[in-house]
Amino acid sequence: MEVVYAVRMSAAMRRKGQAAHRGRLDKRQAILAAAFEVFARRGYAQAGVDEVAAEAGVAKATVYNHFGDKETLLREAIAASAEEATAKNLAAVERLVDTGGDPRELLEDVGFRLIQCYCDEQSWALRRLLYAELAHLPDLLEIVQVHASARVQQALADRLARLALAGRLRISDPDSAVEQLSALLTGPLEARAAWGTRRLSAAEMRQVATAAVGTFLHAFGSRA
Amino acid sequence: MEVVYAVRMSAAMRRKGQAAHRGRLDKRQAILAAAFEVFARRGYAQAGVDEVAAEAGVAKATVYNHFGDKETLLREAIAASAEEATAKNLAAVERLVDTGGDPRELLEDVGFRLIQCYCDEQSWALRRLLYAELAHLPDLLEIVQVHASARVQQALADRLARLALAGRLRISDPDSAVEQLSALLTGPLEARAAWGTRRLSAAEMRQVATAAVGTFLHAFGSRA
DNA sequence: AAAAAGTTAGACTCATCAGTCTGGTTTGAT
DNA sequence: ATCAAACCAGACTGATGAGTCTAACTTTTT
Repeated sequence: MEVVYAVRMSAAMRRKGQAAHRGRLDKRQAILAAAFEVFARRGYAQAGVDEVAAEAGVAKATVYNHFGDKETLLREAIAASAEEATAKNLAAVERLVDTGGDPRELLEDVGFRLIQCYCDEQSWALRRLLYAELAHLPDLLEIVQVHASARVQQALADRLARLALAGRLRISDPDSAVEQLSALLTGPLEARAAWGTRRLSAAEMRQVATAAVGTFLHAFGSRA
Repeated sequence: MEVVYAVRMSAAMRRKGQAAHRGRLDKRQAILAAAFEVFARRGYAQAGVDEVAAEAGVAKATVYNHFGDKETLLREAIAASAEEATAKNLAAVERLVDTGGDPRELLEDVGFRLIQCYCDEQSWALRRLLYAELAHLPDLLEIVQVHASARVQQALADRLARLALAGRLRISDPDSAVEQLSALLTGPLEARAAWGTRRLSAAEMRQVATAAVGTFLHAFGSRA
């Protein structure tokens, strides 16, 4: 069986600028996935490391070999999940390019996709975990904010700026416009999805997207 | 020392339609306040009942006499805090009356007050607690949503409807308008206040309020 | 083939903490 | 004045769970 070790490849990996880890990579990833799952389901304090190990199909000692302690495990699990979520968000934002069509349709499409990301089960779980342990581990916020949401906001602002430059929108401050747009997109979801405990239909997500874009275009549309 | 007992006044209180509780009311309230404080500071699982008792200046047995177990204590503490927060929010909404002046100024004033409520330390703590224990105790959400935020939204929708009827706003669906307005007011706060870990200046709150009302009036102002 | 690192199952330690109990004191009702 | 309920301090129980350890087994390196 072909197995990749991280530590033994550390020289090669460091050359690529990647961090070196202890243990086998496949185990590491299984543990991270299981940890996020269990922490999300039961909460950090209620979750047992034994439980995580069982769900990952791994011995408890292996978990400790990889991550040292429970808190580190939480951090890494959250960071990994945030990275995943960010990738999906960025993919949605990348569709925001001026193809000459109606900017309303374009924004509604991208808005809908962003809402889908936001309403992903894992995405809700991530925010819940983050919120829950914020008082406890304040540095978590910085990791996620700098490493995830700020990047998405930045990308979105860039795209809006280009649309504005092309005369499709009337925006003076792209950052402020993004702030308003994402508030309009995500704000209504909190209550409607009952903070992640209720599933939204695609129709309802579309409805939120069109309402958000409608209001946004009243304020920032070029024919406003 | 004059002390009010709930149980001994149960006949009188039932006549007034109020729930009867075990134990002395002053102790009960001290415990609730301390419990919220401690739960907010350390998280539900990390908080010890001994700690709550100490902070309330009360024996542990008294806590159990009043609330039976830790989970009930959390529920009641959250409910009490939500009730408090709701009262403040409703007071802000009540200022939304058409006095003949500029509706923009009016909305900005009320928006600013709502933002102040939202940014209150206790308010952030309440949302954190709620978010944290949501997976664990899903019924909490219903309590707070029905008993608190829905009431505020309802009141706000009523006021907006009156302004629309008076021709100061152009609103077809007040509920949808409230959804958008509160998204615009609160959405930007999450990131700016770093989910309650950073204090906002009054100036920054004002800025968010004017931006929100600006966008809102583009969409729903009578001269839009 | 031997060494080195990783993994495994499960036993084990040790601290923490919810909830109970006891025995005695304070407080308000009657 | 008397009684019952509420209170107190503090000891106690029992469960839970983080982190360690051992001894055998597997995989990769050399």
